[in-house]
Amino acid sequence: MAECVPFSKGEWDRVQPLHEVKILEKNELLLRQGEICTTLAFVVSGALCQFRTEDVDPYAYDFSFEADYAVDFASFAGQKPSTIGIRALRTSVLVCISKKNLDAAYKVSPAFQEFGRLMAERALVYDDDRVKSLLYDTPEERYLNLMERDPELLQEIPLYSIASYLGIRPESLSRVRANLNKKK
Amino acid sequence: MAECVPFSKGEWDRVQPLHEVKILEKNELLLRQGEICTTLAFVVSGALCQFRTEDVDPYAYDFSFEADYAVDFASFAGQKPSTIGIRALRTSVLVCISKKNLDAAYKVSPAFQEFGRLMAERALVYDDDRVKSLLYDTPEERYLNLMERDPELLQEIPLYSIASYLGIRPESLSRVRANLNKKK
DNA sequence: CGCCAGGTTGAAGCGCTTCAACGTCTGTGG
DNA sequence: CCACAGACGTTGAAGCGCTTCAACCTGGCG
Repeated sequence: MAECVPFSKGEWDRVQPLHEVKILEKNELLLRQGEICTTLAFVVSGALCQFRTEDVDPYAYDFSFEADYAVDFASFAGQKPSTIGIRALRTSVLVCISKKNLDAAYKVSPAFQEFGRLMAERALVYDDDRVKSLLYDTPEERYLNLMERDPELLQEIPLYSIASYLGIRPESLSRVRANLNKKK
Repeated sequence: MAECVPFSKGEWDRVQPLHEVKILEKNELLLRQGEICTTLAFVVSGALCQFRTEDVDPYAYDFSFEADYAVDFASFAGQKPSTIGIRALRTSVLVCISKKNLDAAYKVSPAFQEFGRLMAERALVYDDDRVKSLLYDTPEERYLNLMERDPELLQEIPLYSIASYLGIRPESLSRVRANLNKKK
C-alpha cells in the first residue's frame, strides 16, 4: 500500500492505526443493501461481490478481487443509503477504514490524499472500461474478458451471478458457454 | 473552483498560472482519437462529446456538460493513445491543464491534491451510475434521464449521437420517441 | 432415498437491429 | 426562384439475439 506513494515515516505512523483488519467468511456481508456504507475495504485476499436483492436471483453488479476496493462509493462519499449490498464470495482478508477515520487520515497526511486520489483514478479507469464494454462488446466477449480476469471465479460462484454481472440471464450465459464449447 | 477546497493564498497563486483558458468552436476537436490525451479540460460553459470514429455514425460515448471534465482519463493518466475523440457540441469555454502542469500542481499544493481526489471521486460516482443504468434501465428510461439532465441537448446535436450514448440504434430511438408521444 | 439448488435445453415471444424506402428541411447552384 | 442534393429523421418489414417459461438433468446433502 505504501509503496506507490511517498509516505513519510511520521505520516504513516499516524495513518496506519486508523485502519482495521477484518476477515469475512464466505457469504458474510460487508454491507447490507439500504444501509449507509461506512467502511472502505481494501481486499488483501479473497473476493467479494456487490449485488442487488430486488431481483429474483441475487444480482451481481460488480466483483472486487485482490487489490481492489470493495465499497458502495456513492453511499460512502455521500453517506446515504446504499443501493447495493456487498458479500464475500470466499473467505476474504480486508483492510478497512471508516469514513470518519478516512477523513481524519486525509487531514493529517498529504501523502494519503495523493494515495486516495490515485485509488479513485484507478477505479475511474476501471468503470470507464466497464461502460465501454457494456456499450460495445457482446455478452460473449464480456464473458471471456471476465474469465481472463479471474479464471477461478467460475469454480466458486454460481453462474447466475456471473450472468447478472454481464447483464444477461443465466439461460443466455448457459447458451453462450455451450456455443464456446462447440467452437473449440 | 477554489470554493470547495481550502486553498491557501500562496498555493492558489502557484497553481493558477498552470492553467490555461481555451475556447473551442462548435465541432472543433479537443482530442483526436488515437492521440495521447495531454490535457484535462474543465467545462466552464458549453458542452462536449466523447466519441469513437470506427463506426459508421459518429458514436457518442459520453457527454461533458458545464462543470464536468472532458478528458479520456485512461489515456491521460497512462499517457497512452486514446480510444475516443472529444468534440465541442457548442462553442465552449474550457479551463485546461496539461498532464505535466497537473503533476506539478499536485506537487506544490496539498489542497490541489484534495481537489483532484474530489473530482475523481465525483466522476467515479457518475460512472457508477452509468454502469447501473446500462445494466438495469431500459433504453426509454435512459433517454428520459438524459433529457432531464440536459433538455437543450436535443436541439443541438443529432439524434443518432444521443442514440449511441444510450447504446441503441438511431431507428430504435426514433421508435422510443414515437412511443412516448403516443403515451402523452 | 428424496429433495433442492444450480445448470442446461427447448420453444415461443419480444425488443432491438438491419436494411430499405420515404419524408422533411436546409443549403447551394443554375 | 426553383431544382436538386445531402443530412437527418421516421416508418415498415424481416431477422436475430436475448428473455421468458417450462421441462429436465445432475450433484450434493439431510
